[in-house]
Amino acid sequence: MGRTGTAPTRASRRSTGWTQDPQGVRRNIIDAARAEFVENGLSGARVDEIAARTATSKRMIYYYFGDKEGLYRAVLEEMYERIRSVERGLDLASLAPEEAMARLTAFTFDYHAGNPDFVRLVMVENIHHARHLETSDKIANLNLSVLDAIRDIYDRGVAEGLFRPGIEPLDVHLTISALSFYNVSNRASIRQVFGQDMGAEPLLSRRRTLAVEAVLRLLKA
Amino acid sequence: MGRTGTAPTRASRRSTGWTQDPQGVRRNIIDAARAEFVENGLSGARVDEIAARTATSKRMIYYYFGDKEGLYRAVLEEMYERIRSVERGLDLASLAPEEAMARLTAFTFDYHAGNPDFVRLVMVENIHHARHLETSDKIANLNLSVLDAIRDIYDRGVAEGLFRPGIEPLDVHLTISALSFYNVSNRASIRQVFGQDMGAEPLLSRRRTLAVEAVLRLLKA
DNA sequence: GACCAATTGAACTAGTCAGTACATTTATCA
DNA sequence: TGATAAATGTACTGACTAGTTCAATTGGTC
Repeated sequence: MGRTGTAPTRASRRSTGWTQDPQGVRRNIIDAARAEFVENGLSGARVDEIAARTATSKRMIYYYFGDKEGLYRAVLEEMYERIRSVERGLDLASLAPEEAMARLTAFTFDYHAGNPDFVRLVMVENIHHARHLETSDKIANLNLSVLDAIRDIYDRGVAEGLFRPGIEPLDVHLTISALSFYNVSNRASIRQVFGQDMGAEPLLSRRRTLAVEAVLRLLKA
Repeated sequence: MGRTGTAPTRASRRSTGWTQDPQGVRRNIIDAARAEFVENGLSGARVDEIAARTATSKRMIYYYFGDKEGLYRAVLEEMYERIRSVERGLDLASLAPEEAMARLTAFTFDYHAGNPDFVRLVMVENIHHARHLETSDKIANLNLSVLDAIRDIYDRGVAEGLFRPGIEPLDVHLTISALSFYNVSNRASIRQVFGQDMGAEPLLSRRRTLAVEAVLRLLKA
């Protein structure tokens, strides 16, 4: 099987070289752990299985992350950090309100569709009542910035008479998220009950278009 | 703690009386199991814990359900059957299209909000790739009938010129479900990240209203 | 090249948990 | 009432699994 695609980051060490590359090992473990947690949840995941997916040993997992929950928390944080960096790529403030809202929705939809691992981890975390998000401060700021972006777009839209007033940014965000999340989170049961694969192409584009339309129509004056 | 509210169904036995009431025991076990599975997922649930929640013993669980998965499957089926019976209470065919669609959406929203156990079990099942739904034929028919109801309403709406044509019933259903499901399934992480409790009243009504509006506006010509 | 801290390997363990063995009770029916 | 089947209680076990022990190695520093 080989290692999970994480080339050791030789640079970014203290000052001199370092061939043992603990950062690479950490990273390698997190990647393996994410795969296992995504596949089997927190309780279902087996530390030995994670170790097997790794280029290193179980011993290292405990050395770097303390225990299973510590590893899980590290996986969660790494994932949220990744989103933050991707999200910065959007430049919504410079777009017309309608265009900006459409792009945000489409982006969110695509991100969910393209990263089912993220969706499944969030599901797992919610099953556990999000009690591992409690400890992480890294996460709160991130999502609040989404609300700021939405508020900016929405306020401009209202000012131009395009959007109707009186809607909360949080409601816009929840609507977008719901329409993006559900197809991915419930893909298995949808396939089982309706015989349709929401991850395959004809349906995917259709849902994407409808998601954007739903959000815009909900906001239009 | 006492038993979980399931009074033994004395009647409905073969022909004569029967004081041992195995039906009641079965039911009692299923109730206890649902609570445990909802709380901890399939892998996280402990059979001994389920037994402890029961008025009977672990021995009975294996006697009636074979193994842990068999019990889980029984809980799933019982839950879907319950929905089916509730769903029959709606009389949508006699309502005007717009009114019917609004009522269906509001009903679906309320059902999800009022039955978080259902939502969490569906999450659990999706984490496990819905592989336990495979065996159950009981479930397929049920949800397909929802599509029929939607198609009826939608077609009438299109015929009257109220709704725009070209939308699939499945898309309507997915939109309604997404907007109803997400608030409940992700309640914990939403509270953690935004500090808002989607289960509490001011927000709940707001989301309900917006869900209905979103669906209607999506369909309107 | 000796000393130190970071890093790693292999085997082990204590506890947990799904599932079982076996005996016993309860009701049915002839 | 006695034979038969359904239902149940107690105690146990074998496998699994998170986490550990203890020693060894590696690279850097002086």
